[in-house]
Amino acid sequence: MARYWLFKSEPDVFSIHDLQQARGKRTSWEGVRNYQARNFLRDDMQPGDGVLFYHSNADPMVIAGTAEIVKAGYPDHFAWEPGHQYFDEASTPEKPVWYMVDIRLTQVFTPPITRQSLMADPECAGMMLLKKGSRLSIQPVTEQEWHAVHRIAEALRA
DNA sequence: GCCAACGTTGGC
DNA sequence: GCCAACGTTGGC
Repeated sequence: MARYWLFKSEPDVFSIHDLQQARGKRTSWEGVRNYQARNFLRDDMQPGDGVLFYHSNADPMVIAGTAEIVKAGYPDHFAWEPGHQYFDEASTPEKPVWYMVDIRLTQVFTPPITRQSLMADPECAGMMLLKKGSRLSIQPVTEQEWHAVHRIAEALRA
């Protein structure tokens, strides 16, 4: 049973267009350093799960498209590289602390879906993303929300 | 640029 | 184990 997720990314750092241009339209999703998000990566994500790709800290902030999990959680080896921005001495190959997954682009929404569009939709208005102070960079999305987002994307399609 | 929310750190 | 201080996130 596939699950659904939302991944936040600052487009100045890595946008959906960067994913589109990546080899095989694939990328690894390393650098998550929050335990709640780590648990989702490590324990819950399976190949085939859907991902809403969200642009945070941007103008405008949007759900830019979708991706899918193509590799389930595995240790984030960047945590073992001294000097790397994601280095964490607490994590070792023997006892990894942090995990990552691989994703592949599925669809770019044109136009992307703004927060205002989400708020205006009764099925999306309750999304964790829209809650005040919702900082979690990886969030679960309900099946209902997943389908509602696709309906909005289709309705807006240029 | 502001600031609320929230996670982490570290003294006790 | 508590909690104040601090740093970061991220919407506005």
